Amino acid sequence: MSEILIRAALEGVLREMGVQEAEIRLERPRDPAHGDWATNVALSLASRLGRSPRDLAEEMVRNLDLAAAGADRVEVAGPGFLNFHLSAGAVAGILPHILLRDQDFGRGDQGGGQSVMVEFVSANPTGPLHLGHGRQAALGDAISSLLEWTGWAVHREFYYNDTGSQMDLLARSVWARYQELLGLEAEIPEGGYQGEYVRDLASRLLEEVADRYRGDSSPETLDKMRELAVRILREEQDRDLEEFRVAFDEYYLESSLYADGRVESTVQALQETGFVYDRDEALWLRTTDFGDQKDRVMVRRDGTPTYFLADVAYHLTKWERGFRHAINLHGSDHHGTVTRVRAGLQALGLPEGYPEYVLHQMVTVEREGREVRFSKRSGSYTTLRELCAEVGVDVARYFFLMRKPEAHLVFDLDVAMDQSEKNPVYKIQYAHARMCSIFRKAGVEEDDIRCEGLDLGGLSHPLERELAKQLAGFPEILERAAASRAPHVLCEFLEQTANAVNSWYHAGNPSRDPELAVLAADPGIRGARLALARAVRIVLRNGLGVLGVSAPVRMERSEEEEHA
RNA sequence: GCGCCUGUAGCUCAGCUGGAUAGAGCAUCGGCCUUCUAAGCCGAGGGUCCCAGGUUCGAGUCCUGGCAGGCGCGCCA
Repeated sequence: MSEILIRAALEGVLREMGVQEAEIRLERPRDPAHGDWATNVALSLASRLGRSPRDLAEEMVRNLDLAAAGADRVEVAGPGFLNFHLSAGAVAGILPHILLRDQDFGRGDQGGGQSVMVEFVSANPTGPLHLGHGRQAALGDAISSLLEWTGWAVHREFYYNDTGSQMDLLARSVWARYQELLGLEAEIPEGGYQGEYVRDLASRLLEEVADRYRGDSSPETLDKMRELAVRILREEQDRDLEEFRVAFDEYYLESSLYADGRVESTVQALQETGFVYDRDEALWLRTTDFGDQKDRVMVRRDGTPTYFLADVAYHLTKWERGFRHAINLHGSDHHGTVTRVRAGLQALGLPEGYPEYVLHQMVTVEREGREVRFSKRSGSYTTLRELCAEVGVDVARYFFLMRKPEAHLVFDLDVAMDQSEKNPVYKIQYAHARMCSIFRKAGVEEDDIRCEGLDLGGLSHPLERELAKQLAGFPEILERAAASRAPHVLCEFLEQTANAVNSWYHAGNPSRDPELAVLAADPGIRGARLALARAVRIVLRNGLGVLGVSAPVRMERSEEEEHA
């Protein structure tokens, strides 16, 4: 709002001074003494115009239309910055806009309605989801939402790697536990699955087929074991994801690529490109032509296709299904696949850099300063389900999102389980609930709070100005977070917003300064503050919604703490 | 050895396309509760931004070279 007015005023001044093209960058100074908005445009133009920055800045100030820019005053500072101090009315000018847009405040159209596929989780159906999957589920879903909020048509997809040696290991692990239940000696194969859930799968199998496969390790039996294990584990993963509030538009099965001949047609297409050669009886793709460190095998000596080939076939379907933009989320241990998959696709004529990757580091859990180890293959790992049971879905999702994806995540259980405002999730939710509480106390319906007829210029206290400015920055934050695929930017914003809200709210506590209470005696200021409170509620609710975190209208105090 | 990621306060981390005195939370210390819910509030201390060069009016941010940690380098997925 105010930013647009200032920009227009600056452009006007520069035009008068004969400067046609200038990139005007406005920023919000950290130091309040530097005003509400600042620009370095005089510094960046100085050398081009052969003048001193301060000189230039001073001339600009003399010619500037203050009122049109919504500013009370403009100062030249430091080496030649222009600092704009806005009028209270200009700062609060964002409020009518926020209230009008309501659920849609923050939405943008940067994507222009283009479609984009976001692939995430993509766990093998070989066990329950662990915390790495949880982080990826939270990230993928939040990035998808950010894209939706910035004008993209998002398709959320889960790729099931339901083929290959891991599946065989799973089947043989289940087989071993099944034989054990029948009192026979059997061992989990090397590198097999040791987890408790494998025993559960065996028990389920026993219920269904009794001892029909006693001592029988024929391929048909192992197929049966695999089938059952995959079915049950997929159901379990689906249920976990549903409870984690993540929904997919499509589940794509790796096995279907074999069934419908796509793997075969892809290898044929690649063979026509000239990037393919035979060596040691295997079929290779010259991925080094596209920056890979070494060439890759597509078809093994025994004639079976590699995972790599299926991966290329799979990503080709994304392009063929019309997705000109595709984002893949993977653990950073998969970064080796990035170049080779892109290489395969480039060989087929797809553009460089397709698909885009967001790689995230692993999660470790700490409790009382001690690391809690978990490892999928060893079988003693913390599952997403267990974590959610402990801290709740809201906290789990937020904690997974609050750090940038490429940084290792330490999940601090002590903070996560704290229900005070030390926990950032609760801090934000409290701020939201407080606004709702004020509406109840005031006896007004939220939707009836409007800006018409109010003097928003009454919101002149520094805490109110800060808060209104903070709220105004929400759309830009969403845009930035979406463009950089970085939900943590939004977390940071919401936490800052909650800080500003809570400072403002507490300043009006009767024990401190009742004059600053939202529900002040004066009807004019009371109305303006209610409008600000509603705007706060809108921004926090929309922001939490993007992250998939709930925005409660009241916070329930648990029994034990009630009596504490 | 090669490649990717990370290195900022005691701890966990922000820092947008290079901008003014590097920020937050936790922890520590000091002050404060019969509350628009004190599950909190106000304030203070705390930094060679891993190191060394370079580009720039200006570098935590960009470039080069190191150091440290994580991950990857299968005819596994």
